[in-house]
Amino acid sequence: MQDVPMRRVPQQSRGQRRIDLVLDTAAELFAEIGYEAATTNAIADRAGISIGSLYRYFPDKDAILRALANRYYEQVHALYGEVFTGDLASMSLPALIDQLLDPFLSLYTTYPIYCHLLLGADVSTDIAAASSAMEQEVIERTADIFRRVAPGLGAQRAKLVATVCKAQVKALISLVTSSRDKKFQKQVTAEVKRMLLAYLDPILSEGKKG
Amino acid sequence: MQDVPMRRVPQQSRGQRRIDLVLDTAAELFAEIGYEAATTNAIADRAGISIGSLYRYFPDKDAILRALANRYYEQVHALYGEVFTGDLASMSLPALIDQLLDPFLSLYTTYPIYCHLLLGADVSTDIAAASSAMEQEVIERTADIFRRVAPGLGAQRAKLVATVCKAQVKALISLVTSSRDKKFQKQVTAEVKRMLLAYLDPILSEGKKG
Amino acid sequence: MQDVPMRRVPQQSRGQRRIDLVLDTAAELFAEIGYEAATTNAIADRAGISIGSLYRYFPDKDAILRALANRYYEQVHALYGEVFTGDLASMSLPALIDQLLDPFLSLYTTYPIYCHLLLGADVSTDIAAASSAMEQEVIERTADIFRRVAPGLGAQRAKLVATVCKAQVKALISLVTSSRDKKFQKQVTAEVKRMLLAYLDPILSEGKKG
Amino acid sequence: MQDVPMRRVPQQSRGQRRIDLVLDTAAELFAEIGYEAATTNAIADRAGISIGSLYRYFPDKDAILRALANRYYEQVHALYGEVFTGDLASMSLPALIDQLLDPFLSLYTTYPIYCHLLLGADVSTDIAAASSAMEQEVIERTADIFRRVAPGLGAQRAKLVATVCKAQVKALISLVTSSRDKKFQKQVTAEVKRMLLAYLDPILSEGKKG
DNA sequence: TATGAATGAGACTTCATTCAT
DNA sequence: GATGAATGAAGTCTCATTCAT
Repeated sequence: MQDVPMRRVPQQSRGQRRIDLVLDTAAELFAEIGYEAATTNAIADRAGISIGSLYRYFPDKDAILRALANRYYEQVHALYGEVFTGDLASMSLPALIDQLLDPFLSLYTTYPIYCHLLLGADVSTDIAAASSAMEQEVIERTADIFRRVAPGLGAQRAKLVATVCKAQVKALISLVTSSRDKKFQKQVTAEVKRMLLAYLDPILSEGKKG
Repeated sequence: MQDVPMRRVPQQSRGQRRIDLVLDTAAELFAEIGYEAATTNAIADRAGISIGSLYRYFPDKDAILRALANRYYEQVHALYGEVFTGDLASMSLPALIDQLLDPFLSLYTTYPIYCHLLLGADVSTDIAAASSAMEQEVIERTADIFRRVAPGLGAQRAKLVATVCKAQVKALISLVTSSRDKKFQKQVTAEVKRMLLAYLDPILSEGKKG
Repeated sequence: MQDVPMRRVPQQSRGQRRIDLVLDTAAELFAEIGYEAATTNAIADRAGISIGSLYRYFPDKDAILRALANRYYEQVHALYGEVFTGDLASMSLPALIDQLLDPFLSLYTTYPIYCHLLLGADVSTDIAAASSAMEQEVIERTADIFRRVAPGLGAQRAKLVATVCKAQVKALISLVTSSRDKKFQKQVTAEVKRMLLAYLDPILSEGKKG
Repeated sequence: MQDVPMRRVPQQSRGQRRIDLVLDTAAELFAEIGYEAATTNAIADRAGISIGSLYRYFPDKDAILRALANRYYEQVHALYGEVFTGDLASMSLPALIDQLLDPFLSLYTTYPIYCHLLLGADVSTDIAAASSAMEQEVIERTADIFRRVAPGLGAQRAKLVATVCKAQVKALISLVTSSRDKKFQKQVTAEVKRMLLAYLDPILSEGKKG
C-alpha cells in the first residue's frame, strides 16, 4: 500500500502508546496500593493488555518503576527548561518561590506515585538509586538558580541551601498529597512558601550584594 | 519467713529481652532493605532465634511493625515529658528550637526504622493508621508548646504552624539519616534550625504580644 | 463464509481437562491418605502439574473438596434422573431395591472419596454442610419413591424410613469399599439387600393398601 | 511415715489420673473440632497440664488416639462381659437386640469420639488398624452370640450376618449422634431395631431348628 | 518430675516471569 | 507480535516435639 504524502500527525507508535498506557496504569496502582502490592498481572489487567505484552516492553517489574522515574525525570527537566529561562535577577523572591514550587506541586498532584519515588518509599534498591539521581539533579538545578539570583553565594553554600529547600518541598508534597481537603492544601502551601521566603530572603539578599 | 537479702529481680524477663531483640533486629533490617523485603525468616535468622520463637512473640509480621511503632510512640511521649517541663516563655527561640529538634534527631538516629513509620512508607494499612496517630499527637503537642510560648496564637493557626514545622523536621530527619557524613548532618541541621527560626520568629513574636 | 465440514468442537477445553485431572488425582489421594494428609503439593505432583497451576483453578485446598462434592452431587442427580423414571408401582420390591442400590454402589466404587464426603469425615465445615445438603436430597428423593410405591405411607414416616435406609446404604458402602475381596463384597451386598427387603416389605405393603 | 492400715480406697495413681484427664479432654476436643484441628498444645491447655507433661505420658499425638481406642476396646469388652452372660437361648429376639444395641448407644453418646474411631474418620493409618481390630472383635463376639442363640448357624454365615448387623449399628450411631433432637433419636433407634428384627428373625429361627 | 520456651520441618499460598500457541 | 496458561522459588505461618531449667 502506497503512503499518501500527508502531514504526519505527531503520533506515537503503537509500542510507545502501550508503554505509556502501562506506565499510567502502574502509576495509578502504585499510588493506590503501593509498589509491592501491585502485581504485574494486576497492572496488565487494568491496562487491558496481556501479561506477556507487558513483559515485551519491560524486562521486569522494577523496570516499570524505573521508567516511571525516568518519565518524571524528563518532566522535571522540561519544567526547568520552560520556567527558568527569564531574567531571574529582576524577579521578586516571592515570585521566584512561586515559580519554583507551583509546577512541582501540580506535577505531584497529577502523578502521586512520584511521591513514592521522591520520598524514597519502601521500594527496591535500584529505584532508590534512580530516585536519588533525580534528587541530585533537582538540587543542582536549584542551586544554579540561587546563584544566578545571588551570584555572591558560594557554590557549596548554594547547594546546601538548595538541599534544605528541596527537603522542605518534599515535606510539603507529602503533606499536600496526604489530604483531600483543598483548603488545607492551600493553607499548607502558603505556609511553606512563607517559611521559604523567611529563610531565603536574608541568604539571597546577602548574595546579591556579594 | 526471712527474705533472702536483695534477691535481684531479673531486670528484664527472658521473654522481654527476646521481644526487644526481635524488635531491634527488625528495625535494622527494615531500615536496610524495607519492610516488604525483610522476611520473617531473615529477621529470625539475624536475631539468632528460630522462626517459631519469633511467632511466639508476634502473631504476624505486621505485629512486629506495630510493636515498633508502639515503642516509638512511648519514646516520643517520654521525650515530651522530659523536655518541656521548664519555663518556655522565658526561653529564647533558638533554645526552644534546639529543645524541639535535638531529642527527635537522636531518637531517629538511634532507630532509623522510625523514619519509615514517620514518613508513612509503603506498609500495611494498620501501620499507616498507627503512624498517623503518632503524627497527630506530635502535632498537637507541638501546637501546645507554641501556644504556651505565644498565648496570642489562635488554636487553628498554632496547629497549622506545628504541622508545617513537623513536616520540616520530618524532611530533616530523612536528610540526616540519608547520609553517613557527620559534617553534612551538622550543616543540614544548622540550616533547618535557621529556617525554623526565620519562620517562627515573627509568628511567635506576634503571638506574645497578642 | 463456508464452514469447514464438521470442525469438531473440542470436547473439553484444556482448562476443564486439567480441572478434572486435579479432581481425580485429589479424589485418589484423599481416599488413600485422607484430606488433611494430602498436601496441595502432593496433589499437584501426582497430577503432573505445578502447584501454581493447581492454584489457578482452585482458590484454596478446600475448593478442591468442594468441587469434588459438587461433581458427586451432579452425579447423584443424574442417577435419580436415569433410574427412577419407570413404573415403580408395578416393580417388585427386590427389583426396586436393586435399582436403588446398584447405581450408588458403582458410583462409590469408582470414586471412593465420596465415602469421605458421605461419611462426614473429619473435614472442614464447608464440606460438612455441602455433604449434608446432598444427604438431605438423597433422603427426600428416596422418600418420594417410597410414597410413589406405597401412597398410603405418611410423609413423615416415609422420610424416617428413607433416612434409616440411606444410613444402611452408607454402612454398606463403607463395608464394600473397605475390602478388595470381590466375593466378600458380593456377599455383603446380598445380605444388605436381604435386610432392606425384610424391613421394607411390610412397610410398603401396608402403604399400598392404605 | 507409717501407713495406718486402712481399707484402701480404690484409687488411681497420679499418673493414671493425668492420663485419664488427657484422654477425656482429647476426646472432647476431637469430637468438637476433629482430630487434625486439635493441637497437642490445645489438649494440654484444656487439660490444665503442660505440654511437656502430656508428652511424658504419650509419645506422640497418635498415641492419644490409640489410647482412646484402647479404652473404648476395654469398655466394649466390659460390655460383652456384663451383658451376655445370661441364658441367651431363652431370650426373645427383641430383648436380645435391645441388649445388643443399648449399651453401645449409651457408650457412644457418652464418648462421641468413638464415632470417629468407629467410622474410620480421616485419621492416621495406625488408628485405622486399631479401629479395625476392635471392629473385628465386635464382629466375632456378635457372631458367637448368634451361634449361641442359633447353634445351627454356620460359622461363616454367622460372621457375615454379624458383620452386616455391626455395619447397621454403626450407621445408627452416626445417625443418632448427628442430631440433638431426642425424639428423632428415639424414632431412628426404634426403626433400626425393627430392621434388625425383620432381618434376624428368619435367620436365627432357621438356626435354632438346625 | 513438671514446665513451657524453643525449635524447625513443612503446609498453604502468591506472584514475577517464561514460552508454546 | 500478542496471549495467558504454566511455572516454581520463596514467603508467611503452624504445630508436633524437645530439652534446659
